[in-house]
Amino acid sequence: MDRRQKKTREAIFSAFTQLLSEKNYNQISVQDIIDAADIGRTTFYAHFETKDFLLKDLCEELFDHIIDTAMGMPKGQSYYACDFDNDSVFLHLTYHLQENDRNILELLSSQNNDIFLRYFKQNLKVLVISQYADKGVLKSSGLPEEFLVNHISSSFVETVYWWLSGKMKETPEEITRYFLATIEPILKT
Amino acid sequence: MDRRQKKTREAIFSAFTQLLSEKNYNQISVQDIIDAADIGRTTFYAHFETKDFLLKDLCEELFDHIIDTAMGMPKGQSYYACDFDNDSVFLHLTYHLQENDRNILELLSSQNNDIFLRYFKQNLKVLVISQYADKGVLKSSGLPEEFLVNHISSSFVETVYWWLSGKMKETPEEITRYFLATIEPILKT
DNA sequence: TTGCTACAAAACAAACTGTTTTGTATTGCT
DNA sequence: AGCAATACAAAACAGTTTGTTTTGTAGCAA
Repeated sequence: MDRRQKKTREAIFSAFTQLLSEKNYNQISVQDIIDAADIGRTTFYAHFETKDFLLKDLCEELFDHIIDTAMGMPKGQSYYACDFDNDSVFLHLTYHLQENDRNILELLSSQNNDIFLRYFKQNLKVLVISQYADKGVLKSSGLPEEFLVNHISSSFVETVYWWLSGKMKETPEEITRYFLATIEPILKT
Repeated sequence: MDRRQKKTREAIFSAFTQLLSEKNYNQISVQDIIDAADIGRTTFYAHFETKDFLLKDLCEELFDHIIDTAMGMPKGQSYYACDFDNDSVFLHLTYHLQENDRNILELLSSQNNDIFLRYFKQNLKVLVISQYADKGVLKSSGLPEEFLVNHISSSFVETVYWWLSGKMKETPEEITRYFLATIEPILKT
């Protein structure tokens, strides 16, 4: 890919992220983004059809990345000293979030975090399925599997949201423990 | 309140609800609402400062109403034949939703249901606290009370969301059972 | 170097926003 | 019944945003 393309794409993402931390998505105009990214009007529209598509692309990059690294982790690329058991993926995710990679925290705690939490949850489902589904755990509870996957993903996302809202006073270990405490009793019935 | 006021306010809410079921919040212009509600431009701005305020007011009316009726229910105004135990409030809520009072279903399953689910969750917290807090149940789990309240509210909202996404194939009783199955194991530790 | 591509600048029509002005119809009250 | 208040409509407004087009420049890769 052309260096120029990557550069402006990054400039747009960066400006957009910055703006999102300042004001509401609805109140951000394409003009604002253009000004902040310091690019030409035509250039923006050459990259993104509309503001909504920009958001979509940003989310995809963001969550594809965070989930992918989390799913790749149990194989040994861990940066942290922590025991990886079956639920380690979640612990790793919280660590990864705490790092604030790509300013994801700014987005997740922005005024419009709804959007990002939604994407987060959607991508999480794949991870949840790969964690639990093939182990037969989901079938023992007497609840529909889809429902459980949805519940587990939602619970993790909402836990993260609660963590952020409270300024992340807890450690990744604590938060992961909270989360697992809400999930494990259901699966162990 | 002036009949005319109530009438136009209702016309605006109605048009807005209709539009929300058709397209995204961001894609709805004030002009669209004005046209759909068949009112004068000045009239809209006399009622609502901006589109965002309209949304806020609509949500408040909606969820204040639904939560209030749910909280008032255990005292005997039930329209349905069902046993009310401690968790009956949730069962009643699902019944109430199924009725589709004030087209709340259209909104909760619209493209922008994020917004409404958020409001729903916020208002639910009060109800959750009144259901569980003073019974000491929340303290026995070893988890922070705020966290649990958030978790329970989230779980209910996400359950409802899952229910709607699947076209409400389950009965209110089933869905409530699903929900309680995710919550009760935590509280009974 | 040459051709291709990304970008900038400016101008454009169309639409939307929020306000103001002027005038009409309803309403609540006496 | 009649009066004053007020809710509303219509039109015009300046300002902004949107997405496109046109023209020209600079960077890139082969």
